[in-house]
Amino acid sequence: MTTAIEIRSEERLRRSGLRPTRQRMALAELIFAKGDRHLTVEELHEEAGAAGVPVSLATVYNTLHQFTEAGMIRVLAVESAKTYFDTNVSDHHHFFVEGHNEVLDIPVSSITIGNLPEPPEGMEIAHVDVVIRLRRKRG
Amino acid sequence: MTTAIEIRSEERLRRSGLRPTRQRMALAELIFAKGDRHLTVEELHEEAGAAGVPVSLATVYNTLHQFTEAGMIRVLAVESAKTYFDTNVSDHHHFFVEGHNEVLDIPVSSITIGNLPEPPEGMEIAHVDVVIRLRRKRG
DNA sequence: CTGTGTGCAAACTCTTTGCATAAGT
DNA sequence: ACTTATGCAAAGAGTTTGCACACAG
Repeated sequence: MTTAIEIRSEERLRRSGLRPTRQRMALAELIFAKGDRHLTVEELHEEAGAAGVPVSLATVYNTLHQFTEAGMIRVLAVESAKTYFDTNVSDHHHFFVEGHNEVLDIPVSSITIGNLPEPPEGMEIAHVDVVIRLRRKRG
Repeated sequence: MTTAIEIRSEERLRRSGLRPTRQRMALAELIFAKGDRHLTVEELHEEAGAAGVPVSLATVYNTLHQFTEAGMIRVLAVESAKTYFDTNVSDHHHFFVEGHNEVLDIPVSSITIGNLPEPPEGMEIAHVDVVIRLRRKRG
């Protein structure tokens, strides 16, 4: 059977010029089926395996980068060890829970940034990232 | 001869409970002599060698982490490959030049952030990081 | 002297790459 | 058929660690 989600994934991939292979389809579905997510390569690799679609780590890396180039997902710079991918490409910001290494979305409307500085000569702003680092309240 | 800067470094280290060893003194001086800086382990390692104080990479890592724990410097999360250390611990934000991998300070006064969201239950805000990613203007 | 700090090399983690095989069009 | 993707294993970058030797107090 071919589900509606599979069709959407296939189109999404084709539009980005990517062949809808078994692996890319599976990864796209895992990524987009559950709404906005923040995931690492390792997590997605495990999810794929658990979902019965064994995919090599290299393919997960390749695929996530291709998706990133295609603008389907974004790379998050929150912690310097692992790379986090964000399935929400729209303008929004993040909480990062230190220790836990957990990323949470901040509703777009919440934050307002004022007095953005002028970029240096010849440069333009590509993106503004706000990361609010959280720690457990001591009590 | 013992310079004023060396004395300041020595006191700074002692205050943080770190023995003012040859290596730590040298690194502290390289780090703090030139005002606010953003550096990688590799850069500092090279500078130390060039300054005639050969220090092992491991020691640079150890030392920068000790300095970080002591609150003398901060870790910047801008790009997910290397770790950047910021010698400016005060509240301020950054430009990050994509491709170039260059970090620039944004004058403190410039940015105002409004409507900071409430942190989730039991959490408190440790720090707010704003990174403005820049790209070369196409013209 | 006694305890820390340092240097080296090996280990580790995350990520990328090269190349033969498999799959898509 | 022709082209692109995948998987594996090996290589690469950045970082950490264990242990013998050196240095600071």
